[in-house]
Amino acid sequence: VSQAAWKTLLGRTPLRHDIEAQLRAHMQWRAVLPGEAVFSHLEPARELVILAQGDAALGRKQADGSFHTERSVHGPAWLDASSAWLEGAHLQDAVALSPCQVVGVPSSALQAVLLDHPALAPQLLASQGQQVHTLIEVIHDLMHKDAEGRFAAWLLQRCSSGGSDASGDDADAATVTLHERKRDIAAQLAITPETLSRLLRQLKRKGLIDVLGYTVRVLDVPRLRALAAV
Amino acid sequence: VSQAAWKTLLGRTPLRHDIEAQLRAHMQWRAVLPGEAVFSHLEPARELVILAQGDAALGRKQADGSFHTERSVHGPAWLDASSAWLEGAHLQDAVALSPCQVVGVPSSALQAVLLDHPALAPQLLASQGQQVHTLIEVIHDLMHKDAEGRFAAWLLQRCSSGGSDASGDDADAATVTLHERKRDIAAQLAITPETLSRLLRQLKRKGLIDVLGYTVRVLDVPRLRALAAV
DNA sequence: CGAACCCTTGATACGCTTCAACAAGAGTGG
DNA sequence: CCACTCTTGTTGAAGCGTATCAAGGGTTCG
Repeated sequence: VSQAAWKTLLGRTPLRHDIEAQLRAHMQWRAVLPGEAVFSHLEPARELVILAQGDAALGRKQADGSFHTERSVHGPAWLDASSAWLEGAHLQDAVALSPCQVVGVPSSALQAVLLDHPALAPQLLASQGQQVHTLIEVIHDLMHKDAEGRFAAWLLQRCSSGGSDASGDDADAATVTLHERKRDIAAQLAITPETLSRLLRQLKRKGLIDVLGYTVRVLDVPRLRALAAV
Repeated sequence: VSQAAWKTLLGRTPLRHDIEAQLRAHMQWRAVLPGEAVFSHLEPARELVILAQGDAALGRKQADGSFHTERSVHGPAWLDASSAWLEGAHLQDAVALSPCQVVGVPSSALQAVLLDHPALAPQLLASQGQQVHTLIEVIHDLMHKDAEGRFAAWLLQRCSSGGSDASGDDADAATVTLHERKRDIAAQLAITPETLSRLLRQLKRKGLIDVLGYTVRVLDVPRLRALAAV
C-alpha cells in the first residue's frame, strides 16, 4: 500500500510515516484470483479489508449460486471498513473480478495503533464518513431517479474520475471505456441488461453519446447532466 | 444526553464517565420546533449532530419548497455523524417533526477529546459502521425488493424494535402504531401514498395484518417474513 | 360553514421486467 | 478446419408493478 493509495483511502491528508510503519506490521496480504471470493457475509469480520489493487464486486450471493453485484470497486479502495468495528459479520459478499491484492488489518491491531497515535482516528472517521456520503447518494438516486437518470449520472461520474481520454480537458467528447461486463453495470444501476442496452440505443439516437462495443463517447455533457439531475 | 442515550448512539459498550464529562463541556444544545430545519445541505458541517429527543426527518428540500423524506429518525440517534469529518457540507436537509432537543459536537472539540481519550475512537467508528450497515441494507432493499416486500420488512422492523404491545411476547399479533403521517412512511419506502394505501388494503385482505387508522396489528409474522425475504 | 389538510379509491398511463429468439465471439474437441 | 457449446449482448412483444391524475370522504380549525 503506497502513500498514494493511503491518500485515496483516507482522504486528502497523507498518512504519517511513523503510523504507516506501525500499521504495516499488522497488515496481512493475500492475492485473490478472478472469480474467487474475498470474503463472505457468513464469516465474522475481524479485520478491515482493503482492496490494494484490482477490481472486485460487492453484493450478495444468491441461493442458486449466482452473484448479484450491488457495487463494484476499483482498487485502491476500502472493501469493508465498518463491519470489523461491530463485532458482527460482513454484510455483503465480495468477489474478485480481476487478479486482486487484498490487505486485511485486524481491528484489534488497529485499536492498538489508535492508542499510540490518536491522530489516526479522524482520518479513519473521515474515510468512513466519505463512504456514508457515497451510500446516501446511491440511495438518493435509487429513490428519485429513473433508469435513464441513474445511467446518465453513472456515465458522468465515470467520465470525470479518470475517465477522460486525450487532450481536450473537459470541453466535450470524453471517452469512457467499460471495463466490466454490461450486465454488471446494469446490476449496479438496479436495471436489467436489456434495459441498459435499450438505454444506450436511446441516448445514441438522441445524440448524447456514441456507442461502439465497450467504448462510449460522451458527446453532450450538459444535456446528460440535465438527465442526471433529480 | 443520558447514559442510556449514549449507549444507543455508540453501541453496546457504555461511555466512560470521564470521557462523557469532557464531551459534555463541548456540547451545544438547542431546541427545534416542529417544521423547523435542524440543518441544511447548504451550510458547512462543522459539528456532529445528535438528535437527543424527538422525531426528525432526513431528506432533500425540493426546489418548490416541499420536503422529500428519505429517512425518519427517532431520538436518541445520530442525525449526521459523518459530514463534519469531511470538511464539507451536510449531504441532506433535516427538519424536526416533533419538538426536538438537538446536540451539536464540534468536530474540532471532538478531535481534542480523542487525543486525551483514544478509547473513544473505536466507539465512534463502531457507531458510524452501524450506520453504514443500515444504509447498505436500505440499498439492498431498494434494489431487490418490490414495494410489498419493502413495506413488509419495514413493518417487521417496527414490530420488533419497541413496537410490541402487550403481554404475549412474540407469539403473534404484535401491534404497531404509526407515529408519522402515512405519506412520510411512503416516502421512506420510495412509493407514493396511494400505493401504500393499496398495500395496506391488500395485506389486510390476505389476512396478514389488520388495519384501523394508524394502528396496524400484525397477524401472520411468518408469511410477512416470506414477503420481506428477497 | 368553508378551507385546508390527509387518506382513500378508481381509471389510465408509463417504465421497466420478463420471456423468447437471435447474432456474435471464445473455447473445445473431432 | 469445422461443428458444437457456452456466454454475452441485442432486439421485439407482452405483461406486471407502480406512478399519475382526478374525485370523494373524513378531520380539524378558523
